[in-house]
Amino acid sequence: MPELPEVETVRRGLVPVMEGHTIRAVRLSRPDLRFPLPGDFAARLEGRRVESLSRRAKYLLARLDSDETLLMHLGMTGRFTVFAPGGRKLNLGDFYYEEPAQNAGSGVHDHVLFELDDGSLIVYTDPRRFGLMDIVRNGTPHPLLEGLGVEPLEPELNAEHLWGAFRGKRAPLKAALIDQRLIAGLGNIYACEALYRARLSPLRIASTLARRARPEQRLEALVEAIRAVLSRAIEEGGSTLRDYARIDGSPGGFQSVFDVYDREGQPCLRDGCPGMVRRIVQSGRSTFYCPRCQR
DNA sequence: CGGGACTCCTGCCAGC
DNA sequence: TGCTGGCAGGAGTCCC
Repeated sequence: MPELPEVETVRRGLVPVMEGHTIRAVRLSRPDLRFPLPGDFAARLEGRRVESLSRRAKYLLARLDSDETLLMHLGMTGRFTVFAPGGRKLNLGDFYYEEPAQNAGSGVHDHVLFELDDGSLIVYTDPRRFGLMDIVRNGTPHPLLEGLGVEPLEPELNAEHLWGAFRGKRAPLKAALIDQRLIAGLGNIYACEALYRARLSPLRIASTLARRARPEQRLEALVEAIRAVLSRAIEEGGSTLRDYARIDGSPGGFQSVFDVYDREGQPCLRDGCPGMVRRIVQSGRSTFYCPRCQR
């Protein structure tokens, strides 16, 4: 599943297809994804125009002209495929959609299909079904969005914020970074990458970076690392790992885009560091790091 | 309350 | 070649 950069890549691909268009029809292959879909899911979307498509953390938010918002999360294996009107090839920015549309939505794991007013088909496919969709009335707080922390690419993520978030935190740094209540959008891969870049051990107790009265340099370095890692990944159009691909189906970026993730047993890439990348398990998830240069 | 384990689900791949 | 166990980008829920 996509982390923030992959979700942002999907959003950018869907914007020219969805924004300003009216949803003509919605087809569901089943009544639920991770959670049950609203019983009137299709009815509340059909005939509605998509005013804008935005992102909050790893959620996509399609604002409708009905004063409601369609909320979508891709979970681990969710993806969208777009089929151009009449099977024609369509060039939308960097994205090409050229698959024949006759089979759209008929795959075993195609769960939701949106048909737009220009004939475009958008298919949501999700083998593991950890993704979710919901419709919320604008202005009504949604339980899934309410507790989310700061957007890592916005100015609200800074050393002060981390200092406050880490103060008194007994959890290891890695766990703190993927805690969506503190920073919203970092996942397993980019948390590893950011810690590597900042030379911080994933095992370090978060509060040890918030002991002094003022945020120290290492927190600045961590903020810089998070930003750099995420923005680079967005520039590259999201990373490819197993089943994730760009919205047009072409692989996003190149395989060796990671400095530590999935590099167990390989040499540390830092100049002059003789360390080897190690894999450990933290709260049930893989962490990759260099024990030599990450402290 | 904070933090970690468990859980949902399917596909894939290494190893036997 | 075929089966089995482990692992996978998320995150809500439960339990201590």
